[in-house]
Amino acid sequence: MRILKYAILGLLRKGELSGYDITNYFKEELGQFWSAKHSQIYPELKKLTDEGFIEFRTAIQGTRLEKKMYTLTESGEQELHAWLTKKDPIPETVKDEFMLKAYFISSLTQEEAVDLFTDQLLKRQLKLSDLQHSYNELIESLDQPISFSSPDFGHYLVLTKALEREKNYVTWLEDILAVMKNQQ
Amino acid sequence: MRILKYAILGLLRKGELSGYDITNYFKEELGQFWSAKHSQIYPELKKLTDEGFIEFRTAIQGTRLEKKMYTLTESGEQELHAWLTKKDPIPETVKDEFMLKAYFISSLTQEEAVDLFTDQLLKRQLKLSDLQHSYNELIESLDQPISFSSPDFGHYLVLTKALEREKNYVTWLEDILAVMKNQQ
DNA sequence: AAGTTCATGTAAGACGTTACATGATTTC
DNA sequence: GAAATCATGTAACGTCTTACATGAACTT
Repeated sequence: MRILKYAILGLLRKGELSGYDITNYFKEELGQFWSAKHSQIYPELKKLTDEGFIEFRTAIQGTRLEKKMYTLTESGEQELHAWLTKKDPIPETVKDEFMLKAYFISSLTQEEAVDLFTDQLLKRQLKLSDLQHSYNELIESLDQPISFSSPDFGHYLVLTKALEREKNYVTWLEDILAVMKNQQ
Repeated sequence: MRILKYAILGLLRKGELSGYDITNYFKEELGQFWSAKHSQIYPELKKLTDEGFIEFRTAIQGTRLEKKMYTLTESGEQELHAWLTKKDPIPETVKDEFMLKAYFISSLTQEEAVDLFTDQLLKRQLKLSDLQHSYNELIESLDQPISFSSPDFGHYLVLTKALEREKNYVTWLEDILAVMKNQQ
């Protein structure tokens, strides 16, 4: 698969970035759907350079601090485009440790289960509220209604998807808690 | 983390299973939220046995075929319960290759993007329909309305959650496709 | 008898996280 | 001057997938 490879090529599509910049992108909205640590990113940048998909120039930050600014090669652009247009099967499993626990709920008392689900609900509500805030900021920054050609369309896609995902989690948790609290 | 460890302990909570049985559970509804290949399961069973969380007896299938039937030890039950009641932070990243592509949508033409999203929509609709079918079967098999004490409550939880997840994906894809098809 | 399923294992390699390691720059 | 951030790398370890390997039992 080497999905990190494509994540890096994709991030470089708009211009040059350092490994540090790439690391930071994974801490922002993109991190909702993909991420990697710098210890994985730096070796991957080396590999992509060796393979000819990216290249770098050395820039100086301040007076002495060296950083490598990477850009896509033409071969890298082609590789990115081939991946972007490829239609993959949807994954059978999307791992979720909380849902694994939920499957084993028969090993908990009703009180323990309500406690676990209530904790999850609170955490999901908090995350939802953060995402709602980011979404509002994005919408307010637009001077036109969002459309395919908006420069922020990718940003809009990941934010709305993450938002819907969390809304859906919260609603499901609320519904299940209502069922669980019913007298048996 | 060693989540597979807990997945195995959890599956063994209701009685003895072979490694092969465990492999099959990951192909059913639980596989929506956790799975592992047999090549990962057999070594983990060995490790859990060495650690004293599970034990096995050798059973004979047919006349000669040996299989190992595993059960939880008391220590294993405690370990499972401790994990089940532990409240973890929610993960920052839930990886989704399609959403990674979505973030890079500015590198596609409108036609390519509509094509990619339409393909995803079709696949998600198909999966939704399968899940809806499994859900209907489960509901019809119940002789009482679902509740915390139903033996199938865990099954109900994973099925409803997977169903809502796919419904949510489909709705979002339809909404985005409508935006993308708008005249610029 | 052939094909599928049942059943268990190991080996190699890819992917991912935590920790180790270093040093410059900026902000308070 | 101290702390946080910028910046890049490696090492060790854990997780996960694909492939290799074998043989019994059941179904057609």
